[in-house]
Amino acid sequence: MRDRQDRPGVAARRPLLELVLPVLRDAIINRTLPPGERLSEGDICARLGISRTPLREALRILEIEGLVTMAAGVGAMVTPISPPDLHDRFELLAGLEAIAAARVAGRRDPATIRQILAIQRDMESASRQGSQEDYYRANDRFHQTIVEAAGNEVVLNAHRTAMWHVYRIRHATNAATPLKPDAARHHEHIIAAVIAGDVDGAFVAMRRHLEDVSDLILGRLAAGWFDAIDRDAPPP
Amino acid sequence: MRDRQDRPGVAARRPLLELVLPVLRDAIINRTLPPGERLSEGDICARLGISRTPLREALRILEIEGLVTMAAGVGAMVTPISPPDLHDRFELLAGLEAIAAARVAGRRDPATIRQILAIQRDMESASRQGSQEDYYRANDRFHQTIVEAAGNEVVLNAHRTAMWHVYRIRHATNAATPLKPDAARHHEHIIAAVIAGDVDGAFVAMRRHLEDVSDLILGRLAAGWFDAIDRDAPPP
DNA sequence: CTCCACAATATCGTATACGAAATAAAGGGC
DNA sequence: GCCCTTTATTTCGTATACGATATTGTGGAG
Repeated sequence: MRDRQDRPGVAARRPLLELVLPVLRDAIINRTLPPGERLSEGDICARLGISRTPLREALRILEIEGLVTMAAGVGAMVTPISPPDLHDRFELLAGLEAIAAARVAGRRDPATIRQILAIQRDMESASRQGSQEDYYRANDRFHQTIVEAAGNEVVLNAHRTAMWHVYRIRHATNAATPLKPDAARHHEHIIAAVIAGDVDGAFVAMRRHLEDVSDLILGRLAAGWFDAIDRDAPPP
Repeated sequence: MRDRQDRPGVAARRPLLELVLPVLRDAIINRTLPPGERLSEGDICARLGISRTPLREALRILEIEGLVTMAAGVGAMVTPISPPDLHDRFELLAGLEAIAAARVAGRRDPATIRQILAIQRDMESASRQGSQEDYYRANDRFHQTIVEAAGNEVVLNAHRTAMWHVYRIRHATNAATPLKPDAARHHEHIIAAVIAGDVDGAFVAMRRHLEDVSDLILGRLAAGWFDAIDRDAPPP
């Protein structure tokens, strides 16, 4: 056997599933396909120009990820926003990031620590300047960096999936959220534990931090009940 | 093309996917379909009496679960045993059960605590009598009970999936594993923290316990490298 | 004897077709 | 006028067909 799929010029034949899945997923996350939206297979096939076979595989995967809900014989819909479900997903997230933090603390890799410290400085800088956008971006990087640095592919995948659900309600969380000094203090604890190689300390600190974040976001979601009536007729 | 579901008495209108998926999954877990086995769609369809459409959906799901590996244009195979991958899954498991333990500790539900204490007594009893079988069964119940008592559907699902991978190498772990008194002591720490409502304590104790279990099982797997050569030709 | 090229075969990816069930709609009974 | 029943239409679940690609087997050259 010679060149398998690395033939020059000709792009390796990619299954339509891999092309369609990100498109649908992104549409659900950015609410182009809003929560509760009914997903007619025929419609989407026509829209995307594919047949039902690869589409159904994509829907099955999205169902496992929790972004789509399928009822046998009835069809698929974008999973509605559910605060209890989100609470569970935040709890999972806490476990995942805590494990990652523990692993990072166990390693004490200098490059990783430098990276985290730099992000921390960015957050402080953004906080001083009151730049919400930069602050949230750096915050995201903080968590993402730790999970990636843990080097656990399985945890990373689970984390990515959980985050999709967070992204879907982000519009209700970032908008007008005051910069909480708590987050910065929590991050300091986590960083201190990581630098000290305190595995349990990092593990616990990360869980507590995520618990706080969860309470904050879910509280905000409940206060605004943004999504609960998304598909209902708005009052005059 | 054969008799579909027109026979009375058989489950009336369930999607074939839901029927086929557990069959394949069980076969993979109990090694009827051994690691590395190539999964020809035609063969399995003929064997199960279904067409390729529902089978492919099942294979996609199994791929997400990590039990099947699919290469585009090549086909599917039972995911080979990989100690590094198992290590990652154990780490995930530690995060999941730690979160569950923390939640259970936060609740301090009397019924749950009674249940856990009863299981603990069973384990001690089995240990004294040297009944390995009973010991492992009670140990399983200990962990399962905590995860279920946490009441987090998302964590429970992730835990179930992770455990499938553990079950698949169980033959290499339970066989001739001496009863470790460490496990009992660890369990005591976890239980004490749960009863005391010590959320962080339960969280940390469970992670440490799982880390130990992981080391034990992976060490045993490495020592025997049971699966690494499963599909290779034995030397003459 | 080994290795490479080429043909034959098997298998995959996708599209399409058809029967069955659920939802929507229309009509009649109360 | 309202509700229940019955019919019609849409949509799903599964099977099958077809083109494309990887794998395997065979023959010949070095």
